[in-house]
Amino acid sequence: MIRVLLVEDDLGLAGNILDYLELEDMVCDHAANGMAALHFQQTHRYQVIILDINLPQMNGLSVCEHIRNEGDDTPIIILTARDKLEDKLVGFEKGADDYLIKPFAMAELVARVSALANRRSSQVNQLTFGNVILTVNPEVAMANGEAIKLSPTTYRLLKHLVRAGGECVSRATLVEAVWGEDAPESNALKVHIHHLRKALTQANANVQLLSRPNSGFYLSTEPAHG
Amino acid sequence: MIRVLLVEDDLGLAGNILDYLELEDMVCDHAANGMAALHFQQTHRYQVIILDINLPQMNGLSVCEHIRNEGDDTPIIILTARDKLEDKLVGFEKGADDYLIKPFAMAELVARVSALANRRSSQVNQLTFGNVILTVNPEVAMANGEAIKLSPTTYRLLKHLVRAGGECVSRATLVEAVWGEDAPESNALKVHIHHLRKALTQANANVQLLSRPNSGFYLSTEPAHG
DNA sequence: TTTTGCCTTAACCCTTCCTTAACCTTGGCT
DNA sequence: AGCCAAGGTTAAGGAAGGGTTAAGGCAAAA
Repeated sequence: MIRVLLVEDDLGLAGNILDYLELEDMVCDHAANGMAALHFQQTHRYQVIILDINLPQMNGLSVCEHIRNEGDDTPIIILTARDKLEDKLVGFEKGADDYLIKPFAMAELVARVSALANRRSSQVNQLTFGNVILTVNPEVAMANGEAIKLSPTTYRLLKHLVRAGGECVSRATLVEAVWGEDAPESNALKVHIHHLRKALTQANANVQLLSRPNSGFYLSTEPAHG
Repeated sequence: MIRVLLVEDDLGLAGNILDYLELEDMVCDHAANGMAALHFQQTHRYQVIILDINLPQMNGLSVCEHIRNEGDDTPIIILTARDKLEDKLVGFEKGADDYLIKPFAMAELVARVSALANRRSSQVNQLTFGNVILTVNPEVAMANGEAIKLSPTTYRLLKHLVRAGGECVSRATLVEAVWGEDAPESNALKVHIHHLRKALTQANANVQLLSRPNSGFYLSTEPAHG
């Protein structure tokens, strides 16, 4: 059984889709606008989100961006009438996984939903790396079942490093991820990295925060030692 | 950097796609038929496979099926001229992740490849030679499971030598690969080669860095010694 | 108001990395 | 033998990057 969140303001179309998906043994929630969508997404877990771009008030792309910014990487299918290439590119950039142009065949939507849902069976509200577990809501981190004492900033740092899954993240992207537009001008990042390292070792995490010259930072699981 | 396998028998189109993907810092292998594709897939790891349906002898869908039957779940993008819905459904059924109709915009192909590749960062991107394993992100090297301590420059050197796969690489090419436009004027290359050799033996790699006079450098696996 | 925690700064240290240049080894050629 | 070219080795110096620490300010909690 696949759980789906449909975000679509056209009630007629929405009903149509819901009927069809339910025929396929999918369980759907329906949000008619962006705020409702975010509320659903924050309180439930879905395997796939179907997201219309043209929404009243809050644009579908913004919704997509919000979801990704919260560390949620549930597969998202963008749904729209526009077939301009740029829109697609922007969609993918914001973290969408697939794109469907209206009008589309219901069978194709179903096929794409299944494809994305089966790809990852367990989407969770938590990220893990080594013995470190982050929950997104509330923003807490644990290692060995014990809480890791993190400030909001260091939590954000860790979250983005964990999301990178061991890949190297450049200083610039880290700064962007933590502070957004207005980053501090000092070596604040260094300092927070330092705090984070301290917190990790203090909590006996088997995760190391390493640096690569001119390249950035990455996480690596520590080899077990005697 | 994203590693891609392109399976396409139309050499003109293939060249086109390869050029485009390489512009985007993607590294591509190219197979012109199903058997070659399976061979590549069995001996390398890719983050995305782009698969044409119309192939001589072995159908693209069969290739897709084979790959899935081997337990490999690398994301697959199906590429075809037919836009009949049924074909799409069969494709998804066989385990494809995405579908693109010819003719398509290159930018869209790139976007979809990125979307699929970024979804699963767990697929590490690695090159090997002898018992040496290079991961591209983060930029580290290992031999016998132990890390080889490399500076950024020596890593780049090793990467290009490994990429050459035992073929001789001229000094000029190496310099170009490591420094690009503005190379140092001294014998810096020599020195880095020396460092690299030292690092390799120190890590017990069974790989030798040899030189061919007036020609360049190449890697060779060391014969086991008593 | 006091206190506490968190963030930013900035100064400083330390290590790593790169280049440079000088010198050594090898092998071929005269 | 002696010379020369090509490759190999070594060490020094300096620049850059990363790491550490402590002080001060701000805002929320007590």
